[in-house]
Order: sequence, then structure tokens, then C-alpha cells
Amino acid sequence: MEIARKAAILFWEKGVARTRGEDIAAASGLSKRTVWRHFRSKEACVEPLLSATCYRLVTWLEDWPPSLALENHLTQAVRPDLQPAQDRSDDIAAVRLVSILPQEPALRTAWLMACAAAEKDFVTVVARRAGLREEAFEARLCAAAMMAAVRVANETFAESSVVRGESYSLQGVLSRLGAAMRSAATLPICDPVFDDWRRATSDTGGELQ
Amino acid sequence: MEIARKAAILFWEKGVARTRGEDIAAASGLSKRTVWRHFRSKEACVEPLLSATCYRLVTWLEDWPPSLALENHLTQAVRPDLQPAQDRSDDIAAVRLVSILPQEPALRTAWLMACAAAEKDFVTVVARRAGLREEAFEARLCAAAMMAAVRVANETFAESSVVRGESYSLQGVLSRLGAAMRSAATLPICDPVFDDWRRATSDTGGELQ
DNA sequence: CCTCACATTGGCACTAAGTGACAACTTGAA
DNA sequence: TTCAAGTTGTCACTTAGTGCCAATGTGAGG
Repeated sequence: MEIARKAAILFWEKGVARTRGEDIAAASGLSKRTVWRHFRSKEACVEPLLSATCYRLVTWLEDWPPSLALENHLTQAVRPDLQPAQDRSDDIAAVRLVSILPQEPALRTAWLMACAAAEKDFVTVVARRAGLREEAFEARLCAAAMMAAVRVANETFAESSVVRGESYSLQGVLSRLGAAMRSAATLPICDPVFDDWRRATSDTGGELQ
Repeated sequence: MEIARKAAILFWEKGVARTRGEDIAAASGLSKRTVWRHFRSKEACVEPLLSATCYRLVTWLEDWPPSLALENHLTQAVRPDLQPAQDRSDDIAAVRLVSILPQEPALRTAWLMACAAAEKDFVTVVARRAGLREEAFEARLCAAAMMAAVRVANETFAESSVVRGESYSLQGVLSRLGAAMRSAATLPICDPVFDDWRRATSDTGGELQ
């Protein structure tokens, strides 16, 4: 993670092409060998940072009470003043990287991989809330569609905030994010969920496997 | 594209790690230099093949008449007997690659990039059908969610057909695909679309943009 | 038929990414 | 203390990927 932060700074300042693996290693105070032991590739070095922003959402949603709607949980449980400063600066670094995706095609692979990793874990949240098994096609589909919404919202947000210099409050971002996720959801999990509904559908779910 | 076909065979037979760029070049009857001129990386060599399957869907949907529902267009316009043999064998190669994604993490980047490329073009189809501009957030969101559905359906299909050896008809695959896309769509474009509805909503769309 | 412009390819030297093997150094439990 | 296991560094090595220039193909205009 420390490596990821250093790599993000270098990528942002010098561009990906002008940053060598050796530079990342030096900036992290490690040997080249150690960097390659941790990451498959140069671009993958920033994946933990990119994943972190996505995972943060997943984490927030992991303790999403069944009785609350998505937007209510997001805006109530996530208190801007309680977010660690580290997280905040990581988010900024991640958003910066996302904002230069169009100029840095190599970074896109890292971004997509980060989203894919978060999606994988998000399946668990979706499956639990919908009362489905994690392998159920319906659960995977819903998680993928919702994460796609998160991805596009992030990309749009990154462009408008970094490139066009507009600024947003965390609450504003969260409500847009919530709206996007809700509209993309393929299962009725964004509204409060009740056990009797779950029980009624859990054995029919996942017919495509 | 020829390169992509040869690379896919090698990746499938020997695995990605055991296939060198030189091997791909030799199999294609080209020099190493030329291969690197066409592709950013070893894994990217198979992107055209992976994109092709995704693009095929996009292409089919490009002449999707406004008056038809998604499933009707797919099952009517796509005649299994009219599909070129080349396309069919490309599809098989692509599905094989998708089926080994869990064992070949390096391939996942190529797969995600291919989906992202198709998504970009799919935005056009969605925007036209919804009467939105291509830059509209709502259009990008819908395209992303639907392409996520296509991706997950493909992954699920690849697993069950290649790994578990089940077989499907093209019609069956298309109807599942159509159902997945419909459920992921965030705009009402899967049902027949009428101009008056489009006109009524086209100027309010894309408010986040 | 020539030839000039332009695009595609190959060859070669080179840089940088990434790996294998082994030794040194922790760290924690017995 | 000692042993085992995990982490890091060094060094040699392979492979990915680029820069540069020459060679070849290809089509338009003379």
C-alpha cells in the first residue's frame, strides 16, 4: 500500500511511461526485486490504491442493515467528519489517477482490475441481502451492474472534479453514487429488505447458475 | 486479427506464461518487432478476438429497430445458420480464453479491456435509442450496466460450457443474454421505443454531465 | 514504365520489465 | 538458544517492449 501511494505520485507527476519500476522501488525505499514480488506489473502497483476507493464503498455496505434503503444508509452511516485523513488523501490520489485514464491507457487495466476485485467482494454483500448464494448468477449479475455504475460514476466524477475543477461534497457524491447504484441494481436490494421476501425467493434464485 | 487467433491457440494450449511474444510472432509468420508494433503487450494480442465477440453483439444491436423489443430483435435478426464460420470459430476461441480467466490472471486484463472497448461503442447505440447525447451520464451508465451483464453472462456461459462441458444453442444463449441485458438496463430501451417519448426526455437527460 | 510519396515490415541494438536462485535477516514459537 | 517460516536484498538471467534505420510493398501521377 505504501508502494501504491508512491507509485501514484510518480504516475501523476511524470506519467506512467516516464516512471520506471526502479523509480517506484527507490521512492518506496525498497529494492526492485521486492516490488516485483508484490506486484505483477508496473501498473498493478497502484491497484491497491484504486481498489481502496472501491472497497471503501463495499465496506460501508457490508454493515448495511436490511431495514434501511441504500441512500439512507450511505448518507447516514458515512460521516464525512469521521473518515480518516489517510483515506481521504488516498481517495484524492485515486481520483487523480482515474482522471488521467484517457491519456494513460496502461492505467485503465489497473483501474478495471481494481473494479473487478471490488466487484468480487461486492457479490457477497448482494447475495446476503438478496438471500442468494454467492455463486448465483443473479447475485453476480446484480453486483456487476452495480459496480459498473460505481465505476462510471467515479470516472465521471473524476473528470468533472479534476479536469474541469468542479468540487463536490462527500454527501453530494454519495447521493449521486446511490442513485446510480439503485438504477443499475437488478435485484430489489436497494430498498429495505425483509426476511419473508428473502425466504420466499432464496430457493428459486440462481436458476442460470 | 490473424495474430490474435494464433495467440489464442498458443495461450489455450500452453498457457500465457509459457507463450513468448516470439512464439506468437513465429506462429503468425511475422517478426517480433511487428507484433509489438500492433500490440501493447503479450496479453493484448488476444484482445481483438475477445472484442470481436462483444462487438458482434454491439453490431447486431446497431440495426435494432426502435419498434422491436430487445429479445425479439436478437432472436429474429440473428440467424444461427447465417453466421460466418469464421465468427463461430472465433467465438469458440474467445469463450475458451474466458473460461481460463481464473487460472490466468494476466488474461483478465485483456478481457476487461475488450469489454471496455465494446462498452464505449455500445454507448452510441444506447444514446441513439434513448434519444440522449453520447456524453450523457445516463447513456454511459446504461451502456456500462448492460455490458457488465453481457460480461458476466459470458463468463458464466464460458464456465458452464467449457469447464463443465454443457452445450447450448445460439438461440438459448441469446435469450439468456437478452434477459440479463434487460434486467441491467437503466433506461427503458429494451422495449419498443417511440419518438414522442424520446423527444419528451431528450433535453432533460444527462443532468450529471 | 518510372518515380515519388507513404505505409508496412524486418533487423538490430538497446532499455526496462519481470523471474529464479540463493543468502541474509527478521520474527515468533519451542 | 534454536529451529522454522516469512520477508528482503543481490545478482544473473530471460523476455517484453522501443528507437532507429534500411528494405520492401503499393498506389497516384508524370
